[in-house]
Amino acid sequence: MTETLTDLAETTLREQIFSGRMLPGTRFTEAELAAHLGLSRTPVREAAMRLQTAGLVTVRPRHGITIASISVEDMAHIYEVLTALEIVAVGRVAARHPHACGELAQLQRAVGNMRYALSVRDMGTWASADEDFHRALVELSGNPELVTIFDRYTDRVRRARLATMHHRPLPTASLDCHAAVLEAIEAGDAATAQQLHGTHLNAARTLLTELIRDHGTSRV
Amino acid sequence: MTETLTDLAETTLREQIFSGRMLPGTRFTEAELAAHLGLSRTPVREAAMRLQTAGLVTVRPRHGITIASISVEDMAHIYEVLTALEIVAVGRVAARHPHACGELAQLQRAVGNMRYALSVRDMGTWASADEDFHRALVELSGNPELVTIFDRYTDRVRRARLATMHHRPLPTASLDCHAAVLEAIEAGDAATAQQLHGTHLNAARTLLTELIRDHGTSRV
DNA sequence: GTATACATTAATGTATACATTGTTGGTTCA
DNA sequence: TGAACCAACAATGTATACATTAATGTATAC
Repeated sequence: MTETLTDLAETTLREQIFSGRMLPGTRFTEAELAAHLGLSRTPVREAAMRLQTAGLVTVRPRHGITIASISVEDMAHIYEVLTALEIVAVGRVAARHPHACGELAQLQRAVGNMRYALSVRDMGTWASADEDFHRALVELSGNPELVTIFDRYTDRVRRARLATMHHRPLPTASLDCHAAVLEAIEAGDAATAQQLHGTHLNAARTLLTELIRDHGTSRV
Repeated sequence: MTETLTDLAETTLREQIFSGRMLPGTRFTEAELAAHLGLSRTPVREAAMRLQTAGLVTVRPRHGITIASISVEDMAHIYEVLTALEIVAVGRVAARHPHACGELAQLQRAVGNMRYALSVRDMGTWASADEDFHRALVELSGNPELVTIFDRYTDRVRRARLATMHHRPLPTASLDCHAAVLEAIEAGDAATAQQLHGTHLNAARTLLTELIRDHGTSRV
């Protein structure tokens, strides 16, 4: 189970994309990236293929590897998918009514972290706890296919979330939404949980798209 | 836009998997597949990566490339995802109420083909028209992300559908379901269309999983 | 001045040689 | 008899050389 150079290239590029060191729209040739990473073209090429299926770069023959940007329309489409999937997940989790066995610990911890982050106004911690909540929800659904798609799309919108993180109002309402969904799950009330979660996700989508529009750009 | 050898390898392997010439569970080394296709390892390796992200093969270092099989549980998980996505798509299409502009021609043609295939008991044509209907529905949603995921999962269950095609009863009820959904779309009645389509998809899932179970195997 | 055709060239596609790694089978010791 | 270690081997990971392709620029003809 050694870390292969393809893995290394993928991880490094991912990190550079998410950290903003590689801005959307930037183009590289395979050779440039290989030189940049100190590797040969082969692992870079394989990493680029992986990142393309993840939607993080675009590979066009003779046009190089382009760091993918995401438009407001893309965002709407992705949120439509994420909303549908998370609603299914929430329904499954609530219907299973996992009162006893501490299965919900991750969700409870995430809400706790969000509450703490909000109280000290630490938006980085908040964003990370928020993502944890949704991830845990999908994972608790017991459907690994849901998890796969969720991760894929979360990667694609993460940069947009981070870019707007410090321009959004304090997520007080959002905290309440998460807490309410968790409560409905604990009560085993699938319909309410689904309805609340759907409303929450639509609000999140609206907020994110407006923030991007207000920020002057239509692409992130 | 020349067909690259990687594309050729991918297409050929896909075809051999779908046609049943490469059975699930079969293992190959990269070198074996390369020899089989008359290519070097490089394009075969890239094709294998693509097919892995498509869920059609599993690549495990030192264990070769294995043609993926699909279990009854996998099928249930995939259908859960497909159902959620198609219900969103149906809702969008119906809500847009595309009465005039012949946008629904593909759906109407698909239903027509299903009716014809049923009358002459040609299950191959029926399966293909069925797939066309669902594909067109998703495409009409206007959300390209839905299409991507739909295609991905359709590929994964196609072999199971083909394997059970000749053991299922005549899809008379199924034809009615499709026609009813189309009618609700034409009427612009999103809620009814969604409800009908959801019921139809659940019936399809149940039928498929039972056929596989009855057929003796739990994997296809 | 514009359009088309051709040549140049830079980038990717492909093959292959070599390095590396994990598996498998055998052997030895407890 | 069983477990653990070692060695040989086979498969993949990686680098690199070469083939191929299409984009770009230039020249020429209209």
